[in-house]
Amino acid sequence: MEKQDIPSPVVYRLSIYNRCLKRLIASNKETIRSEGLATMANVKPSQLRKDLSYIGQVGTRGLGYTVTTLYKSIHEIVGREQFQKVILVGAGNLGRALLRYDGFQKEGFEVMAAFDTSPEVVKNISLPCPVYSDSELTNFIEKEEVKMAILCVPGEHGQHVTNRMIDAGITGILNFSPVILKVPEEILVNNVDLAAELENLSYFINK
Amino acid sequence: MEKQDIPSPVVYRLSIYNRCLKRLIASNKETIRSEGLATMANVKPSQLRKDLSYIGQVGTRGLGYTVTTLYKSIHEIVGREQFQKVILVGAGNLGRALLRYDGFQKEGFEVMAAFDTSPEVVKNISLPCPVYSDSELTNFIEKEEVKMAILCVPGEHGQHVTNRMIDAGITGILNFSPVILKVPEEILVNNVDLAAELENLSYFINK
DNA sequence: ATATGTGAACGGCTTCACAGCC
DNA sequence: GGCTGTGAAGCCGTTCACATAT
Repeated sequence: MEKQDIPSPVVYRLSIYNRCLKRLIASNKETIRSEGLATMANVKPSQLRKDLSYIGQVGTRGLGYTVTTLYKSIHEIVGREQFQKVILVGAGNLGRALLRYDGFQKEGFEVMAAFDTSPEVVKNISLPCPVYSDSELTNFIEKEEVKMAILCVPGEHGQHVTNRMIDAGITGILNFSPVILKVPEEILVNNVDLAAELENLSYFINK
Repeated sequence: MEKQDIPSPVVYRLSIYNRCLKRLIASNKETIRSEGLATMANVKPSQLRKDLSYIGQVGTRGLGYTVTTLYKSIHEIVGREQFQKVILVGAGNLGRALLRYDGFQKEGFEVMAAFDTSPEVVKNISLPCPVYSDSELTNFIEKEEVKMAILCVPGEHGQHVTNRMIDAGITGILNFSPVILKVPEEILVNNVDLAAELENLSYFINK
């Protein structure tokens, strides 16, 4: 693939633009100007246009953007043709909540399986995917050639599980564990640090 | 308070440094050099020192940092003396998982109550705080003078609930709803966009 | 001698302003 | 005329390199 070199903040906003475009499609709006879409996404019109320029010439000067065309153009870059396989590791409270979260499915991800050291605990809980024993983790990753993992284990197990996953072929991790993971530079980790997020908020509102 | 003007990325990392320092305290390490702490936090030593310079002169040249002193210095800036009141709105799967998440408590936040349009659904579920009807939301915020809220309602309700919360006195929102919230500029919103986070990851690993 | 603290250089993202196209 | 697309300018955070302190 020849995409690449779109800055990370831009990729992030492209996801947001596409969610806005979905709403426009649902309400049968056919075209939109940069000002309108920028307002929906809470960004400046100039930023929206600059962001879109990374994916090429997608609008019509003097008119604006065709909603469906723009959606497809962004989807080609940020989206995936087929569902992308994802596994979730650590089926505690947070892990189970994420399993039930429908937003991943909506955006084209298939959470194939979850793994936990105590899979029997969730035996009687209805979940949208099977929960296997942690001991099957690496076999599964290798067999299914999964590349992405959502990590929700307690902090003290984060690094060890990560090492095993990377050995098995995982190259991208969405990390909810409150630890800094050490990984080779070709492996990508996106951290969602809930406590730090609240602390950040707290700092700035207590000016 | 005279703090302020510390850049947001720095505040974010200060939270991380303090989590590392906690571990050092637990293992009875008394001093640490910028190189060591930077390694733990996965940042460059120069960045660590620059970050710490925002809170003043906290190390000893030629020696390094005293672990407990540094911890306290950061805590004075980023932490809070007492527990800070927080409410959670939307006690669905994700909301309930966050209620059970102990990381907030550990970092000095007290989730006082949750609110949901159907509080009866969670009547028989054991949770660490009471769940009230959504109709009591604004009264509670006013009476308890809560300033921070964690928002986990479905996207379509996000904006309306937000408006009501702001009217009642909320000034900071940690938003897990997949919508862009429109708020006055004195109100702070930190977004945790789970789907966008996965899409971002997916984009960069499929180079 | 050694490690911090910091002004200066650097790099990357955002914003501007206008050229280009409908 | 109107709105997009984009080079240039501006801004902000990161990295460097060395002055400073012990």
